[in-house]
Amino acid sequence: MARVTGDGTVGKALEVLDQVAAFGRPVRFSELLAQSSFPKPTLYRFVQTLTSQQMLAYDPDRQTYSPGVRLVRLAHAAWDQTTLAPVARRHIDALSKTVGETVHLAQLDHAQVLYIDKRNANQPVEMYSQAGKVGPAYCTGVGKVMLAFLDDSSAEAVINQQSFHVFTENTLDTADALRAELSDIRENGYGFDREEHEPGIICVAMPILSDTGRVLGALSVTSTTSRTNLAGLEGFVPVLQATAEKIRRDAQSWSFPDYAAQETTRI
Amino acid sequence: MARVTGDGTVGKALEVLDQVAAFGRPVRFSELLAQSSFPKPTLYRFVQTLTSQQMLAYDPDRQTYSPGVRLVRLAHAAWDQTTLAPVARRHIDALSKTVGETVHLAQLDHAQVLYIDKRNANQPVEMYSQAGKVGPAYCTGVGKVMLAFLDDSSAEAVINQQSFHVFTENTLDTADALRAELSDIRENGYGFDREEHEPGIICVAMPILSDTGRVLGALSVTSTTSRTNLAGLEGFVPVLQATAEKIRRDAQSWSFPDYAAQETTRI
DNA sequence: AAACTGGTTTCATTATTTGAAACTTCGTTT
DNA sequence: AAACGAAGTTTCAAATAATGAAACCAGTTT
Repeated sequence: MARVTGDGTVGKALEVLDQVAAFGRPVRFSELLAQSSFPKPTLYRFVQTLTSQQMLAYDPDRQTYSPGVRLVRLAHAAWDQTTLAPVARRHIDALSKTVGETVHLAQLDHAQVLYIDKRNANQPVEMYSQAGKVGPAYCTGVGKVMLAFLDDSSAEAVINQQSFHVFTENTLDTADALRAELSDIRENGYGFDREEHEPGIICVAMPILSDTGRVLGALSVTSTTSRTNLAGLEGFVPVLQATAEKIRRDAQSWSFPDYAAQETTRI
Repeated sequence: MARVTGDGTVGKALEVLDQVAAFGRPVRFSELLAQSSFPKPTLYRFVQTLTSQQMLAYDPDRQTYSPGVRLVRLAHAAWDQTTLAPVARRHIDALSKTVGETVHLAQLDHAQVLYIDKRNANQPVEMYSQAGKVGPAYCTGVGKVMLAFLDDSSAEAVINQQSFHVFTENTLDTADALRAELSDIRENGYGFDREEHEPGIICVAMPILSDTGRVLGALSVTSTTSRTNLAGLEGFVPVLQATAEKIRRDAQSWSFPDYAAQETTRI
């Protein structure tokens, strides 16, 4: 629970922001205070500052705080510039059509998996409600393949931040078990989720690596044990591999346009 | 260009973050420095801090910074908790189906219009690439109706921050012209965009107000002069009104669930 | 009316931020 | 190969901002 914040005042303020976001609903000052490590006036000022900065929104009717709209604007820039989503989009569309199963695109954020995009085989794409969600790294397919191809020191840092909560009887629940699994994944080049996070849910996952070997993200095809099994999913490895390769190539050649400040234009 | 930051160290750091986002592409430290008001080491430390906090992402290959993935996660929470989007969703779907034209849902962010959601009549919904975009408040339908129903002091504050760039020959280019327009809108209860931002593009916009009269956001139906005219758009006022009313009601009764911390779950 | 709860302000102390200058790379020029 | 210069990084004393115990205020409850 205790987070090693660091990074001075800014880090502390962002910790407060995270805390508000983690509540998942508008939250009162006193609720925040109850689980905050900061004394009352300090927390108060952070909340004031963040609100004045539109990083938090204050509802005077209910006297509650929630994450602010400025984040939505900033995230637009992040999603569009920093994530693989815009590059990967059409490839994921194609992959999803080919395999007919749920496809995820994920990246690492801190020590967690951040889902960047998703295709639901049969239902139409839903919005934001998926992109932006986070999940554990040690018991998801995408999480494990990304860890496996991280450089050693980064990998260790991330492993040490995992909480190893046991979700199912297959969940890897120690750092050593995870390290062994990562080593296997490194050899194969891809990995599975063997109902480690949710019973009945399995997936194959493939890392997306840059030319220089840096982990850019990961792809996965998810299904259920009632529809298929690990061997069945393994059949998707070639197409997954091809898709990851296409994304890698596009990400590489993605030379960013040279125009300066964009005008605000009608969307 | 000069921004009244205030709010101490945190405000300054966020100003840097905005600056990076505004570039619209990965940016080098020196580029940032060139247009920054901060001296080199100060800017350097902010960038370091923000990067370490994953609010910025550093690409070591290209030596560039861009908005970080943590923003995507935070924005997910913001979009889901603070904006009207989740509440308005089904109503917007219905509206879009009824009118067969492009529908926008927007809120105010600082002195700008932030587009929260969008329906494109014929094409399927695209993602983030729309939600999160910003536009000017003084020459868009949604912007003007929101300003019109703001309390006087807030409205003045926002008006004074408008840049009054002339986009078309119809653009309202002075604060007084805008004030007069806002007064008209207040009387009618809704407003138009008369090709004020882009030639050929017109819209009707309707504010979404809370019980207590606070501005929650705005809705608009957009079309082109080749397909219809202002009188034609005015025909959508009843259905727009009804939709705004439904959203208002749902937003009001939206009593947030009482569960505490959400587990991270598979999406 | 007294006690309480939740939120806000004060102010002396403490710790952090600040930025001119100096330094280190590293790629380019003489 | 030495000198240069541009881009990025570190130092350190002075200036500034953050801190939090305590006090305060405004509604509510006892």
